Amino acid sequence: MTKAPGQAALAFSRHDHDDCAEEVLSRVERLLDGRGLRLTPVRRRTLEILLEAHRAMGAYEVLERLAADGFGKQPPVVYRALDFLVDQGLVHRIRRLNAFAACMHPGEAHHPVFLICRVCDAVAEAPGARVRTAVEAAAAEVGFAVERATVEAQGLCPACREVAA
Amino acid sequence: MTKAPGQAALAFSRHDHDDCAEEVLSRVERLLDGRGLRLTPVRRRTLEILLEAHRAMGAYEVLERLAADGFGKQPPVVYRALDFLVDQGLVHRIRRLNAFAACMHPGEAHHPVFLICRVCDAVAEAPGARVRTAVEAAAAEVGFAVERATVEAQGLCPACREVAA
DNA sequence: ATACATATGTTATACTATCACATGTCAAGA
DNA sequence: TCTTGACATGTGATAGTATAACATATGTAT
Repeated sequence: MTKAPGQAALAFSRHDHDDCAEEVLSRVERLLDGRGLRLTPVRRRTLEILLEAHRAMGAYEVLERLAADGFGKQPPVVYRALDFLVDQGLVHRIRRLNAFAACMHPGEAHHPVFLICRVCDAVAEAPGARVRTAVEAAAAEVGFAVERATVEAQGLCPACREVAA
Repeated sequence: MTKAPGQAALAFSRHDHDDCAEEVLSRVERLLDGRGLRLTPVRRRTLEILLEAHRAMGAYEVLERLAADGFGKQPPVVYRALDFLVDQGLVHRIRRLNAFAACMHPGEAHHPVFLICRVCDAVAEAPGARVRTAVEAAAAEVGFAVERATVEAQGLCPACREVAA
């Protein structure tokens, strides 16, 4: 990849990152506990890193930080943690960027649509209930049963739109 | 990747592949001509390979065939051809599979939704006009301007559904 | 204590994609 | 015709992403 994710915030509007990070983290603990799953140290730290960064990060970038914190420094360490978190719906995978971002609404039924700015690489998560319905309808026509859907839009974020204009 | 794309047909229903391949190819020639662009030998052969296979293929798999046909055998050869074809809307990129598939409706305004079977890796292209509208609506709420959208659903194709049941 | 499932760590390697640079091709204009 | 410039193709090298395979630990329940 040429472009680094840069400042790429996970939302286009300002807000207190520390706040939402802590709140999400405590929510996640209750959530996993209820499912009988463990938020082990690596998993917890991985999620924290993504929450703190508050933007989409590449797996190797996350791995560097894990290693700096005393965890293993080989790719499987981070990929396993990420896979777990993605499976549990706590982290989203942004395929267009080969990157990962903490989910801001864990536990809530939500079908996120990712809005990726082609200029600044910022990523925002928008509610996609309607989109999901439409995808299911399209699939039903050919007898396909949707389990998960990835929806990623590429375009211009509000800030870059203004600069362009 | 563990699974090979296998038989993965580009549609769940049967039809004459040779027929649609030829028809698409001639349509593409007219289309590019109108845009003042050239369907050079590598590009043409790349598209043919995808049309003949009639399924999603990895770039290196396409490259092998190009090399066998006397074209260059280094990755840039196939990636350049694929990038060109994707830009022109003649080939779709399936991000979940890191694969490419010939578009079956070149030139027609269409916003495809890809239905990917998690069991057999078959990929079908479904019409997604409604989905696109919904994505644009969701984006508009935060002032984001959508240029392109990737919509990929993972689930069970009709055949694998039956086996599972 | 034992046995089992789960989790972590390691080395090695596979797979996907791009960079940088040389060469070739073709059409427009001097 | 010759030159020029844009586009296209070819190459070796390398960057970036992800998984396989196997060893070791840790936890829980018998």
